[in-house]
Amino acid sequence: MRETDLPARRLRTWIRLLRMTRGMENHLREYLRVNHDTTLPRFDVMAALYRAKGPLKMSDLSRQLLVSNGNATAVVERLEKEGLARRVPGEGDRRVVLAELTDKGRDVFAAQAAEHRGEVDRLFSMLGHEELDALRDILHRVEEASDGQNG
Amino acid sequence: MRETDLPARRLRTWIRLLRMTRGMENHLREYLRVNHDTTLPRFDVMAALYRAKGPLKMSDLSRQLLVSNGNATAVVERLEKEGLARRVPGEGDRRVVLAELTDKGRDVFAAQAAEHRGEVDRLFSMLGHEELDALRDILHRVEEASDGQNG
DNA sequence: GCCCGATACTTTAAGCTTGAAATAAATCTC
DNA sequence: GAGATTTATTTCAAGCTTAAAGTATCGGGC
Repeated sequence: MRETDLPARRLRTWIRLLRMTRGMENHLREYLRVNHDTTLPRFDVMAALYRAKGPLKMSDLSRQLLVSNGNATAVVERLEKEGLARRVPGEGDRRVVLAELTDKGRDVFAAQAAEHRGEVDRLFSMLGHEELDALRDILHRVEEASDGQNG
Repeated sequence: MRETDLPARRLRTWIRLLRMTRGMENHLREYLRVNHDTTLPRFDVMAALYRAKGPLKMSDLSRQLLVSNGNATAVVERLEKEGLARRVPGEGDRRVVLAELTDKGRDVFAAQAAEHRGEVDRLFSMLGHEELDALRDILHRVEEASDGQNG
């Protein structure tokens, strides 16, 4: 019978989901490495800074990416060394540090992002509006529930 | 209009999916750390060895977990140091190394897994059979397509 | 104005992860 | 059956990541 117990199905689904995202990440990591000589974490940080369209607090950066604060420091530091990002002290609050892309960083990222997007599109080419709708609903449910736990 | 172009939707979906799995992973990592003094990679390796119900080739281990071969070596080495796993030379082929859980490892993992499963069940408690069906279909599509690319 | 807890960030140590080089053994080809 | 190629694993260097400890600043209560 099809009605296996829910806990078992949930666990199996989680494992498969994790495997799928790991596979996609591996693919994208390889792609970025070969074609753009960069890494996934660097790309993620640059994406966050690019989207922000302006200086972003270090704490907001790590919160957005769901990584530790020390991690954000480390990756931004490396980007800074390569001239792709820059850190500036916050205006009012002297504890705050803001990060932003340099002009070079914006150019580099724009090129990477265009191809990255194409790659994601290719990897998800079998998903049409219908499947994306279903996924949107599922993600929405999960997010709502986890919001309820924290906030 | 609702019919945004597919590439954009696919990218946004991928980003949200990644965020969701990262959030879940962070939660489970914290859970394993606090309640079982272990880590996600150790847990994953032990899970693979547990499921195998017998010695597993190092190469099969890394292939299953989608991690590099060097990574599998490192994690198994740490488990070995803690008396949770063991490595034995392969029978026929003398290049092969097999990994398996010790009795202690099986006991420890069984306890961890039971609670881990409960935690996943809780995190996915908002997903019933209907949503799991939808996810199963979507994962199936993605896996089929990526199989076609490699194998 | 001073202490005290909270907040923003960095530093550090340990562990994780990768890609590439190294080692060793099997297999193929002649 | 010797030499070349492939396969299984480990080692290595560099980078990533976390949790915890450290530094500096802020803001409130007195």
